Amino acid sequence: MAEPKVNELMEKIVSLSKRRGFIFQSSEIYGGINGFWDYGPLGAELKRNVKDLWWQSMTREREDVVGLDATIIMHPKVWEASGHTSTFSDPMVDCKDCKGRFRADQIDSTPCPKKSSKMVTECGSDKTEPRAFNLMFKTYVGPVETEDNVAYLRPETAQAIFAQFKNVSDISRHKVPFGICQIGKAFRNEINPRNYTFRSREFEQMELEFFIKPDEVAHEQGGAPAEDAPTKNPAPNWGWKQWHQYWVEQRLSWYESIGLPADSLELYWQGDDELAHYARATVDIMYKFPFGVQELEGIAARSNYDLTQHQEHSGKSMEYFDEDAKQRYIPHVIEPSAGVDRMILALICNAYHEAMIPSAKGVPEKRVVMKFHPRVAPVKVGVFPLLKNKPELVAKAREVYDALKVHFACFYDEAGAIGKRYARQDEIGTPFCVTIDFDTLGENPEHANTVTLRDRDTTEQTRVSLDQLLPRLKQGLGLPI
RNA sequence: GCGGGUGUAGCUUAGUGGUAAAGCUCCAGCCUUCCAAGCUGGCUACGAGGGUUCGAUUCCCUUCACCCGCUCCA
Repeated sequence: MAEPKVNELMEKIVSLSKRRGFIFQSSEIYGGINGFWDYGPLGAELKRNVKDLWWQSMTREREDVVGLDATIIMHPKVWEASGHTSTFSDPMVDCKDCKGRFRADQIDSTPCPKKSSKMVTECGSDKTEPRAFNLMFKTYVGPVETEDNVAYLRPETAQAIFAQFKNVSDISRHKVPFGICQIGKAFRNEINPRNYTFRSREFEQMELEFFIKPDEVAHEQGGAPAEDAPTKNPAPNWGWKQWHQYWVEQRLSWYESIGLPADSLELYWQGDDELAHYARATVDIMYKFPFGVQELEGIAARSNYDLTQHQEHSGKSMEYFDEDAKQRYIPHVIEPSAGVDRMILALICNAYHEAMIPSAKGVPEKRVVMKFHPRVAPVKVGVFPLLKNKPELVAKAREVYDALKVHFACFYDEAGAIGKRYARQDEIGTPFCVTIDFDTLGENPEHANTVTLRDRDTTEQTRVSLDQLLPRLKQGLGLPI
């Protein structure tokens, strides 16, 4: 009976996401549109936090990675070079019996998967008319629709990085090995939307292309054999296997730093038969979603395929002159490529907790607590006056809120009973709540100018002096003080 | 893309060939000295289009969206 339970959990997560403003269906008032999703107020904060943390760790905290922000629409030749155009330009025929998809111009020479003695045309099954399949969203640049100005919405952000490799390496004064990273939207027309936001037609990627020396150059310069070299403390003369392993470990520890525990993740090494033709190795970082173990990020060792392709198609040299090795070569690349929306979904699933908590009357009630890691939580601090109808409490609470809101996302609330406000913050995953009470105002002189600081996960409250509030919160949120 | 299921307020459900009920949420007010208390009032729905009918949320058709399985995709 695992099936209904899984469904039930996802339905609760979907419902909460809508009710609290994490995720809405795109264009919902018109009935929605298949494969497109919007982020509401809290979702937008959550997503921004995740992207900021990725950008922070990928480039600002590293000397060997720089950023890029490229356009979604690029010259169509980019997609010829990458192989995205050619694969899907042929009309295809679907077989309704065996579910196979075949090139329309080859069905009389392709064996039927079910009756291998016969060709697809001869097997007698029901087939569709030949249809064009486009991997990419197609559009026209300029107001006139002609074949000359066809362009595509990018199906991945990676190609922009390869296309700008020359410019960036010329101006950034970085020596190979170095990387270029980018966050941005990508679009895929052929996929089947499924599992809430997990597979969407419009999605956001966070990609790094990390350019390294070809193995022979690295080893010539004293690089250790890949197999038994350490994968921490990067060295310029590492080969691709070391860099690949290094990035797998970097990425895993990053996931843990945003609150996805190690035991919720799995590594999947793609088999030789699954690898793309240009890839030497690909490791998928998988998360244990309620609907199955699914990929969050792929870390591929892509050889120098992409840059070589662009060199051929553009006629511009992609070679890099290595001062140390006194050699000219096209760099190889390691590509950690993550899906932002999948990560958001994983964080929401991971945060979702139900608990039976005794109410004010001592009756256990079902509560939902979103246990987001403080670094990603959409709201960091809730600020409340204990009572709404005491102006001096309200004024003081406003003062505290105004002082805190410039430091992190805060939420001021005075509606209803205090317990209800705590519960509301628990449900959106706010790690801390600050309550201004009569002691703050000096009712009990011993506690004057202190507030209660309530912890989401333990529900414990401690009295903190106003002087110490900001540093205490920063400490609790893992921010530099 | 194929097959199955579902569609009534923000959520969870009720109900009917004569345009709809409730609980929770939400909003306003009162009250409340720390965990969804109480009282009063309020907003909000039959996914969309067409057909049958005097009249459709209800019956029929189409479509859209979501969920499940396969396929696809990575």
